Amino acid sequence: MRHILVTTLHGIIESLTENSHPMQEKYHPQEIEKSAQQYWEKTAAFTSAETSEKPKYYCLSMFPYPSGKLHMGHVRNYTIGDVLSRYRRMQGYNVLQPMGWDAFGLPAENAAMQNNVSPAKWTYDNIAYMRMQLKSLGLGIDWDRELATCDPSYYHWNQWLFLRMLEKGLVYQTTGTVNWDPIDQTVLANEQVIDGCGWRTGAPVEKREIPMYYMKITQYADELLDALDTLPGWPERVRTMQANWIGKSHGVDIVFPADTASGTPQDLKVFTTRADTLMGATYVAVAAEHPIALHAARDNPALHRFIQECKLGATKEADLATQEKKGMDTGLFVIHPLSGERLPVWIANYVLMGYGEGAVMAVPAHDERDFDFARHYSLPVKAVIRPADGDLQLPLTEAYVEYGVTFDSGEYSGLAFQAAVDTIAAALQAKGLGNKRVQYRLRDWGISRQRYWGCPIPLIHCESCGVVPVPDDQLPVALPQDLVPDGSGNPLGRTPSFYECTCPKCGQPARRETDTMDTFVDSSWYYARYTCPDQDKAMTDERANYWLPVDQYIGGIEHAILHLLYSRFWSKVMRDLGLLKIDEPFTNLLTQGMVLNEIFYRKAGSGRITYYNPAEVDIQYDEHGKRSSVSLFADQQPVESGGIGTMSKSKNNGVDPQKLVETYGADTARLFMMFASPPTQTLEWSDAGVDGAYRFLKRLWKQVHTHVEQGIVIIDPALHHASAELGRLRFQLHQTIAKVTDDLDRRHTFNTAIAAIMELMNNLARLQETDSATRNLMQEAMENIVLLLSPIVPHICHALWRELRPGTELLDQPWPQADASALVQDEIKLVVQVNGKLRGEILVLKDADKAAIEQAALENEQVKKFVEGAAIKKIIVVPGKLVNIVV
RNA sequence: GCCGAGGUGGCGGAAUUGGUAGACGCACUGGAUUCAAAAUCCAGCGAUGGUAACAUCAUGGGGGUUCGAUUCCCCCCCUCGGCACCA
Repeated sequence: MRHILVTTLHGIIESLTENSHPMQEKYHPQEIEKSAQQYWEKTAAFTSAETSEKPKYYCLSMFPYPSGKLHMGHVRNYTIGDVLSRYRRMQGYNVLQPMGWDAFGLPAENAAMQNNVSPAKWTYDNIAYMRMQLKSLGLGIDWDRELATCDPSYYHWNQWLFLRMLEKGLVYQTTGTVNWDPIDQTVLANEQVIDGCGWRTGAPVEKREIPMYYMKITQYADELLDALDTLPGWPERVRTMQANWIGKSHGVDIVFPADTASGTPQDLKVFTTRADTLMGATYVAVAAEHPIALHAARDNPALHRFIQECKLGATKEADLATQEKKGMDTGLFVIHPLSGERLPVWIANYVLMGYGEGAVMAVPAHDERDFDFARHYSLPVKAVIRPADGDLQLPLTEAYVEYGVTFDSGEYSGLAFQAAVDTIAAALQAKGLGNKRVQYRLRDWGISRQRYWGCPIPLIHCESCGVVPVPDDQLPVALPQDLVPDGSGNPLGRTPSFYECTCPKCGQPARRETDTMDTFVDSSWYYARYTCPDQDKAMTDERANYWLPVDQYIGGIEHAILHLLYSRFWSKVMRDLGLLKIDEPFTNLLTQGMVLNEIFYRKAGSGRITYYNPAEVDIQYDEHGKRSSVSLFADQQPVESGGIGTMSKSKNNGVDPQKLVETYGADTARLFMMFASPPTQTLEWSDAGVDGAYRFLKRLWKQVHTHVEQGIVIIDPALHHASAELGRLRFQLHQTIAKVTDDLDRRHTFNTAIAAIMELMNNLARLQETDSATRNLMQEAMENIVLLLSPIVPHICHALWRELRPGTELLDQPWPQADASALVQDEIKLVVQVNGKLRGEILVLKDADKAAIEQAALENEQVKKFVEGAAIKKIIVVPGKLVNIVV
């Protein structure tokens, strides 16, 4: 029966192959890739619909900012996504893999200034080029769903949701601190502040308070924190980072009453997580902008100067945290709420108005920062916490910050941390001077940007009606397309055709808001819009319920906090508005490691920095292989090395993959990138190894060619057990199928999957025989190797499959399954150690008992040399692994 | 400064749950093929000693737990990512 079937199949295959061309002997990636891509496009292979019976799988890679060209980080990111998408597709899932453009942002304005073109033109030109680049990589993307956030049909719904949030009280206005360039009279992004100075003017930057709109992400702080436990598909480290960022802490609000005799105008409120140390407070410190500070400075020129000095510099937390701690005594006092002692009020530059109450109680003995400050200004240090099991060495040489037991604290002495906090909080509450409170580190999200190339905030300012929302039927508030910024503020503010409008309430002339939204708003919900990009009546529709949540999200680790937290927040807001039915947008998250490259720059006299691409830099080495000079090819003048950092537009250290794709083909680029390292690992760029990837594909092609030339084979299971050698190879083949499946599915280690296939191919290449059993195995192995590699190098596999199984298409094939019967082994190898050192190997039956294994180990000649004459203390047998003889 | 990762041959990396350190690949060296080169194929390739068999050392540094540590614990050094207006 089987014989007849096989004969018939042979007949079919002969008739199919009769008219087809013989297989090309050499691997020509350009031809193959063009033809494969045309086939995918012609058959709409990656167009996705909601109608399938199959389970859905939504695989999303973070969309790129259209900076001009792809860089290697993009290739890495999108290849990972494509490997997983194609793998799931073969597993029988209905896969959605979309792509779009995070198209608003600062670089477009900078490019516009430099080249005198509008940000719109620059952006859309970049999108066109980068789309072409992405297509040349052969990604299985459903391009029908492409979107760009700078398109009014997209940002319409940013504005619409903003208004809903305003109605719900989730948006409010208050002041926020920005970097102000006093020369250009403009707000600077943190990135535009270099060493505390404006990047274009070199002028020292000042902090300035301006009105801004905020989204109440803190209202969701508890859910955002608690729901992290419902995300087992997220890396532990990302969940930890988010939890720390939200920073929920339990503490006590404490009021230090004003010492009116000293002139203190008001009581001082602070928050502390260490109320147990309250009896050790020796002073209080307030921010430079604190009302008490301003009051004290009114008739004190020195204090006034100090406050002005504190206003200089950038708003970056890293800068503030590392700057030299400076302070000044106000001469004012407050009253310690429990001891009644008078405590001096200091202004300190390390206390920030925007955080908590803008004031802290200082306990130098038990806080490092307070300790350093107290030392510097000779303020008293009073220790009140000692280790639970001993005494504190006094005087202190550094702050003792551990939780311990209170002492020297009057009636609050002898208490452990929690008891001390509880008792002190109760005492404060009894006096009306304190309450326990939960505090978050997380701050509300300021979304106002004084910039042109972003989504307009849909508000109108009317002299008589105040702030009036733009009515829904007037959305979207469209951004003019043709403005060119000049570096001095927002051009929207100089464009009457944009800002002149009438008040929707009273009909009087009014002024449109000219601030635009943070681009993180755009990227907070794009994943939902991909499910229904053509929907012009609503933000999302029922298709979102089919596809969401995203099953696999892939993107750089640099987004671990901000983007991923904002999009979690927005999805919860959308859920609460009835737009989505999900609690969390991304079920599984793969955080890709950064692709790093060296940074080269020159700093002009003005302080302005110009970055040069590594490709433009000539590096000379001396005879010891050490760097002797680094200069620009263009002018042979030296450039500075800025270390290594992530590939980015701003540092101009990206590597364009185009040359790689043109020279070797997309498959080589993809294979090389996946083989270089596991995807989560940081990768320092080097093209060493590209040749190896190309060589491997050439070998693969040749091996299939050699096999096919001798005639293709219909696999006959009866031939599987022809010889022990073939059995071993078949064991390896099916072991490889199992390993590659696990590596792609659970481990996401594509490098080891590729290595396993290489090992298998190396062994197969040693087969010289051409008997039917060998050719049978070769057919089975080649078919499976092509299937296993196809998610990673889809073009070559598409072509090879047509040779191995004429008349069928790779894309219709299921993912291979390891044959359990091929994986059965009678004997296993064990390693024998003596005192933990490898001394020999033994072969034992699969189910040998401990005694038999011990005996075999002791009889091993190599082992005997090390055991003889010594008393055996014990023998450890680790089943399936090793034997360790301890002497 | 704070939060989170990482550090293994000349290089990228492997070792999946505490169990053979260096899989796979690059580079390099030698050989085959070639008029020659490229390409390809074969072999070698952590360090030290040794002709070799082999032995010792070795996973950023120092200490510890264990029969056994790249893996777990403590301290230190370095690199990278994030720090709320780069995206």
